[in-house]
Amino acid sequence: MCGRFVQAHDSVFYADAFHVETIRTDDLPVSYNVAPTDQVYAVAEHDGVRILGSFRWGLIPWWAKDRKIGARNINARAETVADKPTFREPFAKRRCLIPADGFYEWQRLPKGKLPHYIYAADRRPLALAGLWSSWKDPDSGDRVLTCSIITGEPNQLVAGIHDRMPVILPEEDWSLWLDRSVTDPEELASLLTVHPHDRMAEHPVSTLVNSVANNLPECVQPLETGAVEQQ
DNA sequence: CCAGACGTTGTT
DNA sequence: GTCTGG
DNA sequence: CCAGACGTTGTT
DNA sequence: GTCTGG
Repeated sequence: MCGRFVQAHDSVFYADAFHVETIRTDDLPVSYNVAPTDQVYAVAEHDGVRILGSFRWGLIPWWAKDRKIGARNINARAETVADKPTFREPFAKRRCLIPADGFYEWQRLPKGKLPHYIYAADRRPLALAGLWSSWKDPDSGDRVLTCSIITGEPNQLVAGIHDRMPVILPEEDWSLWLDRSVTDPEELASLLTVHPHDRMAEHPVSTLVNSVANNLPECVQPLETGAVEQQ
């Protein structure tokens, strides 16, 4: 799945990488350990214009009575996203790209869990397929923008680590994915295929990343050779 | 009809 | 709001 | 995803 | 075990 990832650049960097025309958010704190309920950058389209905004990670459907439901919706399965009540409308009408320098997956080993950092070999940000929603807090009246990351089968690189991974969209699919006039579920589902692995890389990292309190560059550093055995 | 869920992952 | 279960 | 709590009453 | 918070 995708329960932690990295957004360690500023808004201008992601705006450039995703050909965004309008930045509609302040800069967020740099994060090497983005966790559910954190504010994250995401790219969406409004009136045909590509916009970089800030969204709370964990989709809250517009009809929800309180924000707690969001924590359960950090991911949406590619296999069922078109049918589930929570995700069907966002899938048809409110898709986004969530920039990620890389993401973490935990590998289960006999002696415990070993986190891995997975990223593009050229270190450019990945485009994670996402959905967004706008929810009005009935207490404060505030509008809260939220998002979810779509997960699918792992590619060959990730398969040895975990049985799920975020769906990564190649640049040639970005426009169609963000186009709000496209609502055909079958056409959209055809984009959620396994991403090739030949231009991606991964390495084990310290269990420092396990705690959301640890937000440091060390989270993405390769584990020292030999230290793997101690994990 | 009304009531209650609406989600994913992992673990056992 | 919309679907499922009873 | 992992970590950490998991409870109530009354009093300050 | 299961839920909540981050």
